[in-house]
Amino acid sequence: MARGKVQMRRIENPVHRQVTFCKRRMGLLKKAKELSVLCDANIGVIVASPHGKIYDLATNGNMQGLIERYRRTYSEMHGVSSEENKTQAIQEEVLALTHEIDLFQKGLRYMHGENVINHMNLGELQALENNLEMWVNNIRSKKMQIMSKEIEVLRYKEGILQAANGILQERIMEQNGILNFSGTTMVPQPQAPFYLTMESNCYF
Amino acid sequence: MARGKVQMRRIENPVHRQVTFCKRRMGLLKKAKELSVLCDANIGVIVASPHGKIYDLATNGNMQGLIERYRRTYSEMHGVSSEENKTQAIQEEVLALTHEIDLFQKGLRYMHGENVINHMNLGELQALENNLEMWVNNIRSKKMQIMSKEIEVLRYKEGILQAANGILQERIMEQNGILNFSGTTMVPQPQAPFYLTMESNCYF
DNA sequence: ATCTATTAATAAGA
DNA sequence: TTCTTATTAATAGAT
Repeated sequence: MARGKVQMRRIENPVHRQVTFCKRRMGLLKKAKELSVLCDANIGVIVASPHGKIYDLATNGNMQGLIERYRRTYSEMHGVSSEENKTQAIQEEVLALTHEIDLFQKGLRYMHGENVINHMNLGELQALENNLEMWVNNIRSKKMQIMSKEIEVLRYKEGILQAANGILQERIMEQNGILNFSGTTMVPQPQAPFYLTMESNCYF
Repeated sequence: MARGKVQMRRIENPVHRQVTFCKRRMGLLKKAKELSVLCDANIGVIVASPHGKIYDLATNGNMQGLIERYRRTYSEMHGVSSEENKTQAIQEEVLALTHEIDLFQKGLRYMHGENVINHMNLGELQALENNLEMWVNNIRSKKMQIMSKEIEVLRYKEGILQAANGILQERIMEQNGILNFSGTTMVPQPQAPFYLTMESNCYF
């Protein structure tokens, strides 16, 4: 909501993400408090950061009570008792986590170039291709960066060498002058200075 | 936040209060979703209206899991171990899985993110780029394979349709012949058969 | 619900 | 983290 609108997807830059997390978390909790005060509602917010840190707010200072209330409503909806519900919830969590791990393992296998490809459909392949393409592009821009720096250094060296070159030319001229005066045969001279550098190539 | 700022206290007018409750509740949940998406956080919100109605949001679709996580943190903070022995084993499993996921996440982020790239030299980057390029090519050829099969099927269908088309054309000719013999006006005929197919596009 | 004049939130940059 | 400021987003009040 400021200085350019933001796309609704995960912020890739970790610093930006952290800053935004901090700001928006505060904003969210503020909004929750306001709603609670203005409308006399009881609100609980639990925020789990990707690093596993938990932030929470319970407007009446009693999250447990609110959670119980939530559970009761939830149970009524599903006709399940609180206790079963809880065990079931944990088991579901285990299942979900297991699936998540499966995904990661699949992902890591991609990384090592195994033959997962053969079991993917067109859409998955397209998505994977796009990701890899992005990755390749990142690498290319990194390479560009490194090469640019290298080129800078080389240009600098080129300058120094050209200067040295000039000085050497002058000395040779001087020496020739002396030799000519002494009447010996003239040593053939190159028509151009000895350029120690060459045209820069285009790397990209 | 609009047409005059609002005092931070309970709205006395019940109608206004209800309207504001509805609007701000939506706003709060929207903000929660945004924070979740932007910052990769897991968020749960429980809103209890003064009339006892419960509204909730769990950005990962699993409030129970989030609540468990909250409880775990809460217990650790307060040194309270009130959890039932019954579920202890499962909870430990959850913890172990969570740690495992953390590891995978770190691994994948490491592979994907800027971290690795920034500490690689030009040669390593080149090698990585080549690998990825190969990978992308594999994916592309796999896609090609899939698409080729699709095209084969479509060609087959095209053949059938063309045959059917031919038969239909003949029938129309026959009918026209009959009509012409009976001396009625000639029905204008298209100069070419009704081709039911079109040129194949290049997919690649 | 829908419409806007305003206020609030916040992205980007220090 | 915290501040500032240019912009976008949320929403109070009216319809």
